[in-house]
Amino acid sequence: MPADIPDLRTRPTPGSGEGTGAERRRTGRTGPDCVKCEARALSLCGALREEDLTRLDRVASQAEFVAHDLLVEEGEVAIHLFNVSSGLVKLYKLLSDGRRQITGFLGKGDFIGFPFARVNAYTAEAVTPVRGCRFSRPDLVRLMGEVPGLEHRLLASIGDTLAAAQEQMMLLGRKNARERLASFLILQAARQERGGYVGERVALPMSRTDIADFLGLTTETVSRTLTQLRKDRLIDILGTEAVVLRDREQLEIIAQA
Amino acid sequence: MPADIPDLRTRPTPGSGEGTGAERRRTGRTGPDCVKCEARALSLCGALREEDLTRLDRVASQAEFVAHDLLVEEGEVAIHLFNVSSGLVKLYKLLSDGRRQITGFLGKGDFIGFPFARVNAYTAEAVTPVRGCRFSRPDLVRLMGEVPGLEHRLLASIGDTLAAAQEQMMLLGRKNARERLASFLILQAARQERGGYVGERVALPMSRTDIADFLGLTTETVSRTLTQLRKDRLIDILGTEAVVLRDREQLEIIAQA
DNA sequence: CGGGACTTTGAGCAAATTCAACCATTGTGG
DNA sequence: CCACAATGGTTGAATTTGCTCAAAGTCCCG
Repeated sequence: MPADIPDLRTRPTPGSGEGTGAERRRTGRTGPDCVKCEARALSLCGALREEDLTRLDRVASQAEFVAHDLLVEEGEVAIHLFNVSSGLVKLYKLLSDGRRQITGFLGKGDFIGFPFARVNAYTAEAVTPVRGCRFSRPDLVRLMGEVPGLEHRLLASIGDTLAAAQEQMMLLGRKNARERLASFLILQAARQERGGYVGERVALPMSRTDIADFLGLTTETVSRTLTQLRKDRLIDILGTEAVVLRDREQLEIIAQA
Repeated sequence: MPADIPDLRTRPTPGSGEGTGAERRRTGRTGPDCVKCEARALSLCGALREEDLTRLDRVASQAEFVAHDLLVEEGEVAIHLFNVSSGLVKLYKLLSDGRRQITGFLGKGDFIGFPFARVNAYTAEAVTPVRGCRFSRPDLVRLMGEVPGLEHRLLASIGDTLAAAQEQMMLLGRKNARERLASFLILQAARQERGGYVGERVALPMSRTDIADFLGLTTETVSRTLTQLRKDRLIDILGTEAVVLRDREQLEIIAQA
């Protein structure tokens, strides 16, 4: 089973993007050119007419990030919104003592931010190199008044996010560690397929700590539980950044999906 | 401190509404008359012009429920959507083995359902007697295309719901029992205030089991933790359906809000 | 006054966490 | 070029938090 791992795995050269937490954007003012956007079909812009797309194009700019860059920060005044074109982003909230809850992972086609919220409800951090389409919030809000399909599209997208959040509440409130991991692996596989990848490898570009903070567990429990799933021949573990779902059916039963 | 308890506490006469899980609606086809709706300021309809309100009025009907009635059911095709006028509703999802996660409690002004979802993502059940405004889903979707403010309003409302869901994910994933209860009590107090109630009593019309299923705990832990908060003089417990937050500031610190 | 549902309290248990050590990979500097 | 430090991951032992099971208490009705 050779090179069928999605390019999520590629990490940036370290040292180039490591920092003190300061935001670190490589932003080109190169026009975004929505028309040939790779994520268009999945995105906000998917259903727009050529004419409206051009208007969207005018208020958008291309943005690139390396791992650990922050796209938006919890509690800050929301200036920009993003549409992810490629790469993986994690969203999280923090408690004052440092406990962290990752509320979601976003990939190609997903939307970051909420047009009507003056302040960001979460931090969005690049897990892998990320390319995205950046909008100024006021511009987008104005455009939403003018291009009806836009608001519609956004509403649908937020609806999906809300449904996912409710599913995750079920996981966090009522599932045990094994069920959480099974659910997570299936979720990752589904995301990957939605993004157009095929092949049996499921990429896990995020760290064990990230997985733990998403599932409401500790890294140790994540590690132990993955090992247990491997011993039960439900998965193969390929290094730390990919797995193979050997028995997806059984995993789905465990996940209680 | 006399009668300052919100009417949420009143329970229906038992026997009248107890059932096998079957839906049990008392629905009047009496016109809803949005114009004098008590929940209008908080609701979907809040910002509409008189003219649009009339159009909304035409696709809406008044609905009443007693405790344990189901307004919508998880997995069913979504026919109706609701706007709660009074009373308390719980939303939940079930796992096949009966484990339950309550994803939210809704009160005056809150919206139930999602216009673009063909199938309900959750069950909505009346906790107390509930009055609401009922919309046919296709009607509302059509109207959303015609009355621009409506979609806007709904988007804002879903955004709030999503923010609350993410907050709850933090609670479920990373807070301990004491922190969960403190958060919950403050949340209930805030809901009550938002609904226009004043006074120091916080009504808890839902059962301990409901609270447990909302907080990802068991009834026993809820009970024990409330007792502990009482012993620490942070709350008074008034029967099973109300508490007083004696030291709200401290509770907020515990809740890590 | 009695029955039933719900809540509280108690004791023992189990799942997941904490703390600690070890391992693997990778990049750095001698 | 290789030793070694640093980072992230895995494994183990002890601890803890919250759960399970059991029993008693309370409240609200009739």
